[in-house]
Amino acid sequence: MAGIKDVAKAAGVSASTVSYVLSGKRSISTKTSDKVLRAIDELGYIPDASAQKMRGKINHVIAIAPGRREVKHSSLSAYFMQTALQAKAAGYDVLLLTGEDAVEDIKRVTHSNLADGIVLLDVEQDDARAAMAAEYGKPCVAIGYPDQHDDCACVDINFEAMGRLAAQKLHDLGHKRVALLRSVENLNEPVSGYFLLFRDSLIAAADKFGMTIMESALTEDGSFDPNQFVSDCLFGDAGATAVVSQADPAVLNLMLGVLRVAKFAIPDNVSVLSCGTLLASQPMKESISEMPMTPKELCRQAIGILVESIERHRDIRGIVKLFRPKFIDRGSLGPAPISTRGGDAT
Amino acid sequence: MAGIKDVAKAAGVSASTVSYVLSGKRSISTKTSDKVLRAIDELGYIPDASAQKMRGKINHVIAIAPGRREVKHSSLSAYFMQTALQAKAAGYDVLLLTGEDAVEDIKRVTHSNLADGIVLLDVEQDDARAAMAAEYGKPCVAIGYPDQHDDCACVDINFEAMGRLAAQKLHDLGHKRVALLRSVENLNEPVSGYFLLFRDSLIAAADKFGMTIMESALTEDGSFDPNQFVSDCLFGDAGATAVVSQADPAVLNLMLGVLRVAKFAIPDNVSVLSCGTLLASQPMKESISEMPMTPKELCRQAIGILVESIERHRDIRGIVKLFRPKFIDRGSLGPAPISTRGGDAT
DNA sequence: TTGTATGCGTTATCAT
DNA sequence: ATGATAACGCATACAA
Repeated sequence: MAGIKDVAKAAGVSASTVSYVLSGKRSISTKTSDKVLRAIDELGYIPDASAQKMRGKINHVIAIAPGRREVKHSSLSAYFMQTALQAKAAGYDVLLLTGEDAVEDIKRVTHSNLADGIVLLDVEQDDARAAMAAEYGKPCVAIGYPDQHDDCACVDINFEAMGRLAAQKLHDLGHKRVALLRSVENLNEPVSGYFLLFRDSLIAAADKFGMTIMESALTEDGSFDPNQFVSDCLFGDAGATAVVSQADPAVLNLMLGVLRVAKFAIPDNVSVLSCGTLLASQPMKESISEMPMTPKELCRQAIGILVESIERHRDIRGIVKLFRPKFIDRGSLGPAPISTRGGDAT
Repeated sequence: MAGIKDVAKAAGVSASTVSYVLSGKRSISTKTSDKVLRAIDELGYIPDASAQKMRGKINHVIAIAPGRREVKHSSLSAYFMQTALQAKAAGYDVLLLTGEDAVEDIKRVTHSNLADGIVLLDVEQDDARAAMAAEYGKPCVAIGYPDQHDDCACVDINFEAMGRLAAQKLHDLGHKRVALLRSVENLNEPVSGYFLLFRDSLIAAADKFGMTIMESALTEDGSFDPNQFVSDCLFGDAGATAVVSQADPAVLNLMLGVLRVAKFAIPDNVSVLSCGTLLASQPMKESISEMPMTPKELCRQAIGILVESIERHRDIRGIVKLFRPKFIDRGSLGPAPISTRGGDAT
């Protein structure tokens, strides 16, 4: 654990000279600089982070607060890793907050100056962490779009636009009846906001186009039955000609299996569009066009904003960045079948 | 950002009194203590972590270095979350290291005194991070069992014992021919050590018992074909009567599907034992007995050792804790079928 | 029981 | 171009 004084002694200079060699804030003779750098290298000197912070420097540490659910299920999303990677790319280390009381955790690491800024993940509409952002004393950015966001910045996909866009696309292709597929969990769990945002916007836009949105009920035990969904929403003359899926890829896959067995061809008999998902990471039974999550872009943006605030002291409170939804065409969207429906109603 | 002086002023006492109230290292009159605590509460005072560390305190920060593969795939294992949770439970925050050069990352956070200790995850046999542990200047514990471990502690399951135990169990049940199922990835990827350890030990023990271990070749493109495996290893009079799986649960599941189609009943026609897996977290086609990974226990132990070293300055270098493998009976092991094999060789 | 002074390792200010 | 020194916020030895 060599300190700056050890380096100074080894190089035969004063401590301040060593500091200046490192910071480059004043001119140093090449000779001296060489000596010092050599000593630093030999001793493996790395400045003490705490002492530096005492002198007003930042720690280059960003705290990440994932949602409780993710922590419990040990299934940290792509958002988590992307945030970490982007932070690292910006020269910051990542402090992972996993405590029961997230707000308390955040206050602790910000007030103690351990972290220079905070990223909120898995943000819900009614999010206590975002609501308390004023008390952190450090810049805070939410990946998500909570109702109370006056004191933090928000970065998210524009799910409202995504809903409109989905309706628009299907309408343009002549679809009149669309089935909406959702996972179980989304109904039981505290609403993640964007699920509802998307759904409401989809329904509203569909309404304007004169399109019908159909949803299948869950089985009584709250689980999802793909057979039920298909027979409820797709069969018969009043059956949907397109499926918009907001469901977990595994669930979507189940339904695709049922569709295949029932001899529905995609996109000839039925169009399928997956929204708010990341199908690229999973093997799907059919390639499905989607409007995906974009963790990398969102996290890059979030970290960018945060670092801007940390390093240039820019006030980012209240900033809201909503990304325009992306569309990836994988060929599962086609024009609505004219009259006779496909499928085998046995 | 109230400091200790602000609190002192608000409470009408000196700074040291505030400090002592917090540390409890000398007796304070109830009256004074009350005043101070109230002021602390009102101002939301939290001591500056850096200043504390300057005075020789620790930071209560543990750095976690996951393997590169996990970082690349944006997926963090159960070990990661368990380490984080156990650390938190021990009163430590977790610093996530995701840099390209893990050793450099670790040196940076230890030498700068940002982290008080390190946990290595996804440790390979030939692990640079473990080999360089002497240079960290802070205690280091590996979850895994690298070859070079003189300067760090190691916590792992005893995979050698697991291999012996697996052989023993099957031998006790009268099995003479055992098929070993492995995932593709394990063959191509830099060896994680325990895969080989288990396999070698299984084979050695089987040898001693006069048991035959059969492995199926991969298809030429390096992928796994469950049909191939089943027809290679299970059919015919010389077919295996038991399967030991070291494969990913998804792969195991595929093979279970093939077994079912081929009318192999478990455990009547064939016994199945999964090793080094965490089947509980995935839905399996059949319930399979296993000798599982035990992330929680391992991580608890690892954090325990690390904290012991950090707080009581115990030298933990070279410590190796190997856990005895657990066996979870889910009914997929039975006695070897006497003569006529099950299965439908069409 | 409480207050004052010192030092942790570093950087910025002042001096040379 | 370089060196000496004060200050950052806190915990502790020392004084009272």
